[in-house]
Amino acid sequence: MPMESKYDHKSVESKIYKMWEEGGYFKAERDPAKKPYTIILPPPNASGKMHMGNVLMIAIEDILIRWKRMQGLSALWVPGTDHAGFETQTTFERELKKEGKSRFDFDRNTLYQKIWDFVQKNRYLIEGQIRQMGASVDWSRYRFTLDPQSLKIVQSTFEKMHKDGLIYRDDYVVNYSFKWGTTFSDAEVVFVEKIDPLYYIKYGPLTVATVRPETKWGDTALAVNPNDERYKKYIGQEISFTDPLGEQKLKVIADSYVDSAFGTGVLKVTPAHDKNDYEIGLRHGLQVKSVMGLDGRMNENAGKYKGLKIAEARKQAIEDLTSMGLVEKVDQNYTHTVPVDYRSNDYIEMLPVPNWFIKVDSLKKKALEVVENGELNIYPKWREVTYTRWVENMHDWAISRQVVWGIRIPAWYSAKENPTLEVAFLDKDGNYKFGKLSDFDFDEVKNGLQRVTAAKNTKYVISETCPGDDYLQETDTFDTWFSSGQWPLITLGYPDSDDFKYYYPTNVLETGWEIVTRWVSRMVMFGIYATGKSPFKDVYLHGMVRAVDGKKMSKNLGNNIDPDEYFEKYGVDALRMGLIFGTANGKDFAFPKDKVIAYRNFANKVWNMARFFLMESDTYKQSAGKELNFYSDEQHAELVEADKKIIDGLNALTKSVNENLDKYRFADAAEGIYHFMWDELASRYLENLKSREDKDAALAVFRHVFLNCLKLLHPFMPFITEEIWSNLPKEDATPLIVSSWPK
RNA sequence: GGGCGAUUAGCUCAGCUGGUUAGAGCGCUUGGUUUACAUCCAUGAGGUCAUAGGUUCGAUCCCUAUAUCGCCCACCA
Repeated sequence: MPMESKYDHKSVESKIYKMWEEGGYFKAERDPAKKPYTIILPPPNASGKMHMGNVLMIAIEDILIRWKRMQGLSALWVPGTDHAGFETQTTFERELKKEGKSRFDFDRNTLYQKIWDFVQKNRYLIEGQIRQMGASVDWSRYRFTLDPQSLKIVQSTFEKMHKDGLIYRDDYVVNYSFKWGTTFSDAEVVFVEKIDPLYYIKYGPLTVATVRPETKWGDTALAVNPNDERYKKYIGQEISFTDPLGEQKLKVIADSYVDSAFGTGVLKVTPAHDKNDYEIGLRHGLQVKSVMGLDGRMNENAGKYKGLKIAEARKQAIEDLTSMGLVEKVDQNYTHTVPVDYRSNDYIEMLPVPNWFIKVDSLKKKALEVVENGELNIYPKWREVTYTRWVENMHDWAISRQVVWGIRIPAWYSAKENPTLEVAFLDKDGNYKFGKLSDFDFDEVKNGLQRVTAAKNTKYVISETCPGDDYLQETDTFDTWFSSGQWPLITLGYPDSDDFKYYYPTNVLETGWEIVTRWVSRMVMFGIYATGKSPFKDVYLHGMVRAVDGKKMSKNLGNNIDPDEYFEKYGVDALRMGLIFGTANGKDFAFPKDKVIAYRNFANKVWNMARFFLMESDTYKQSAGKELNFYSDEQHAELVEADKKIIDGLNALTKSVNENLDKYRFADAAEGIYHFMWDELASRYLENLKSREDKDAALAVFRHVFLNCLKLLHPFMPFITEEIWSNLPKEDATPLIVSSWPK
């Protein structure tokens, strides 16, 4: 096929990808004679769309995989997508809203099925874009986090942990709506400004300002700032005082969270009903004491207020406190923000709700050890502290989420044994109801079930299948990171597949640094827990691609850059190379548009170098009446200075590309190839070649150097190099993707 | 408030272990109708390496302080 004077990426890219895929070149074969090289693609959201961060991620991983594949290793790159539990459910609910519906209009199973269909309908998008990018992933090993194989591994890990005593249930403070009888995620909670009375209430010698006097019986400490001179003498003391429920005692603790300038500088710590207080409680080992139940009424901890609704209890408490002279003053115009749910603007309470936890102490210890002893290396090195600090401070991990779209926790509650289970469901007429299980017909609840809330001491059975007729399954799902944390195990078929035995542990985990805490640390923990080995030897963290204005890309700022636009305008190769420029030191970087243009120009330059060679060798053939010879290393001694220089230059380049790739210095490797090909091979050698008498020698040397440059460049710019390769006469008939890497 | 990092040419950024005239791309100057390429070729200008101290024979690089900016986490009882 004749080469046009301009490189047209549009006509080349899809054709080349098809050739690769149909040729089976992405498929990795287990071969005991070869060394394995494995990368697991960090799974993008199955129903999402490619963003610049994904493009950079795929570009880097494809470079590594193509490089190792050409070096003769059994290079496996496993693709997959994530169900992205919460994010996807939120997206879906926005769709529902357009139809005037919400998740409360469907029972759990129906809602799950609807989201499943939604995701299936949309997943072609991201999969298509991975192909468009030229990613040489092994599609035959594709995984989705909700595939049956994935579920099986995730559930059995949970069972194993449960057997090992690493799983427990405890209350966790979440956003709870009494109006809906369910929890809301942080993202579903909106804050509205409200004016409420701020009561200054005496606690013995101290006074606390609060808008929530009814929660005072959930207080388990008073807190002051450690630097607050006024209260230094109370720190560590236990103070006694009287209130409407009688004699009380509370310890005074010091915590820098407390703002001395607010109110009196003394904070009542109510871990059960405030997120921050909960955190303080964790730091100081305070008891979590709830004063209200899931029914929206005060519980036994509220003494004589038991059974009252919250608003009533507050009114009553203030009356009682006032009559006892314990209200120092009231600020009637205190403006603050209160949480409400996004649907009905009804109050959200912070409430301890039973959740599932993992004990992390033993796991995190090992996750730190592998970094200390060099079994796991984090690049760039200065990011390591982000990992270690976070893991060191990790609390027990709440793995359950009150989200439908996810892997359901395989725990079952017997209705007979637990008649007080709290349930929410659609009755046979489609009406939303919630309350105690024993107040309803069991089958009706089971059929229309939306959620079950079991108190933390409720008896349960762990089982992947329903253990009996009267059982309801836990409605909580696993935190997305619980399943994606097992991604290396899932994708390679842990524990006994041949792939797993051959390819695990993987070589490098490449991802954006912003998820090193949430994701990388979890994979390390699960990997070591299941196999005793870190799931990867290296972690390479790339910087975030920011917008052209240097800010984070976001829909709100309207500074998003759509990769599609650049694929279209400059080609995949150019965009990949342009982004690689930002990886030089692992820092975040503004989208380097100029570099994309530079590499688009470079693509055209390389293209024309090939054209020039073809024309020259054609001319030679006609005048000499024979084909051009192939260069071989034995000729090296007889070469003229210019020839030796360019061949030595190629060898030096090969060495430096290898060294840079070994160190994950992609930008240096790319720039090296760019300058050698343009400045040395084109501007110097080619220009000089035009006036050479011994065209046969010069052209042979040129072809040798150029073909090897194409190989070096191929991992970076796979499409154009493959297309040029197919147009050049050469000894090696295999496609470039599976040709051998220069020595 | 806690953490991480940055400040180098007009712009976006390299500069890995302190050591010649501090580099690239884009942009800009001037010139170019050589059939590979104008997405090109040749040429030139442009930098007190944020500021102030310190360590050193020597600092863009190491240390301290200041200023400004960005990101992550937490955000007011």
